[in-house]
Amino acid sequence: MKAPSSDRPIIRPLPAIDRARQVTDALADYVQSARLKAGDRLPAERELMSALMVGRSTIREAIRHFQALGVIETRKGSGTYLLKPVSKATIHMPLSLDTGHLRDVLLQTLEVRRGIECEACMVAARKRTDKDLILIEQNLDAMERVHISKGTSGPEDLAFHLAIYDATHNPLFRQLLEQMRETFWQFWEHPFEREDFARRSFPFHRTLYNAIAARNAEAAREETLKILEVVEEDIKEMSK
Amino acid sequence: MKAPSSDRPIIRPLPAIDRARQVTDALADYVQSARLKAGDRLPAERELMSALMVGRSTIREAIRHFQALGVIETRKGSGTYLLKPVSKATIHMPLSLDTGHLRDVLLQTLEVRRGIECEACMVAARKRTDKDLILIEQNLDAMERVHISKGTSGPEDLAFHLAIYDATHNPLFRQLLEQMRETFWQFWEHPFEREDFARRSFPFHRTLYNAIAARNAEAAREETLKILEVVEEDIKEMSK
DNA sequence: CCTTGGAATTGGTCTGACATCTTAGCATTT
DNA sequence: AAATGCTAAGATGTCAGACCAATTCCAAGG
Repeated sequence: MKAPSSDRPIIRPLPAIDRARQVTDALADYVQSARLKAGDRLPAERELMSALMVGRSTIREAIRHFQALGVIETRKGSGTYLLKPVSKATIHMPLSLDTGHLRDVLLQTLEVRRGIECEACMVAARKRTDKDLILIEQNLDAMERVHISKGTSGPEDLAFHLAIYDATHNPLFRQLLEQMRETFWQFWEHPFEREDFARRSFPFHRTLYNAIAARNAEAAREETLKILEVVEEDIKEMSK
Repeated sequence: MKAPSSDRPIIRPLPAIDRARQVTDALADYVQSARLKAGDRLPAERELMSALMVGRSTIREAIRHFQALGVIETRKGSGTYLLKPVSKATIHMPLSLDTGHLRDVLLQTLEVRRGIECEACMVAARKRTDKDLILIEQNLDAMERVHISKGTSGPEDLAFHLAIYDATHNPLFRQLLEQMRETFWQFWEHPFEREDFARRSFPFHRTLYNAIAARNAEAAREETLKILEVVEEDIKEMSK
């Protein structure tokens, strides 16, 4: 039986479910309501402390939470900065991948990329608007110009593919592939820097564009496979 | 204020010697050296504190780090438990996905699954060993038995597909799809529970098995597409 | 105008204390 | 002997205060 215990207030300070969850939600909520964009600085820990009425350690652990998720970045003496805008509706899907030898990692990620990138190009071929197509062509032209003048085309190659991902009108493709590229940059970006790669993969980018322009999903898949085959050759060459 | 930074470089210089990084590495190192398995309990915070010779707040923030990455789980009053074994060689790839309406999330994740699952089944068809095939068939048989007796086959359906992913001999496929399933369970698991789904997708599982048994990658892709088409129907039906 | 120094700000860490929850062990009762 | 109830130890959760280290800002001085 529960007599109205007078020693404890009726309204408890919400110990029901993890306070940590509340704080992380509050932080995401603040980012959303304050319209913070990537690069913006968050309030100082001591400000958030008094604003949310929690201890500093709680704030710091919430910051560590988003830091681990790659959403924010802390700079000692300067502040904490937003890398990607978040809100309470943001879903976080952390992947933990056990890696073996370098060659295995490269080939395994390549297999996954084959699945995702081919599908992205197929969807882009089906769903692209005329506006998307123009953007893709602009990036392709820029890529070809740089390739002719400098021999390599790292950033322009990336921009071209990103334009295709955006043409899918499915943000997941871009977020997935961009994050994969960033995570495995140390591994798979090197082949892209080889002038060899740009030269050999060069013709397939134009044909890929043509396939997307013609709304030919199967052809888009074929051309993407050819590009990734060049990548595979480089990986096997590099780690021999 | 400060001038808006033009754009963040792809790779940014790591803060010289981050103590936090050292502690998280040390924690991952301990998990590896102690041969901890999923479900095992980690030493208490105060033990780790003195073992690693750092303050408790530092330990807690490192724990929060791995907690955000879904690697460990803390139970108040009990301890911190390992969900997935990690080591210093474990690569963490956190994805932050901005979700819109439920229907969009479902269809967008389905497009990505189409890419990954089709590729996984194709790779499985090419790389599967006889031992893999036996495992797949066992899971298929179990699934059919349960389907006939109970009408639904949620866990068994999952086990069947996991067996296929393992047959790729590429751990990334299983880790990716398992994590996606876990993250979006609240959204996409419901269609799987419909007896309707089990009935309509039933025949394609046997044909998918046959394609993998025949090492016919293209056929495996076709059958996977058929299964996902049933899923798509359910999604559109559910959110109408 | 530019440089330079110091003060203010901010994240990083440690210590200590208390609250709350879980668990295991002991004592009691059945 | 088995089931039950209670207490105490141990664990995480949280707060507070202090200090360190790095950065930033601004005013004094060249």
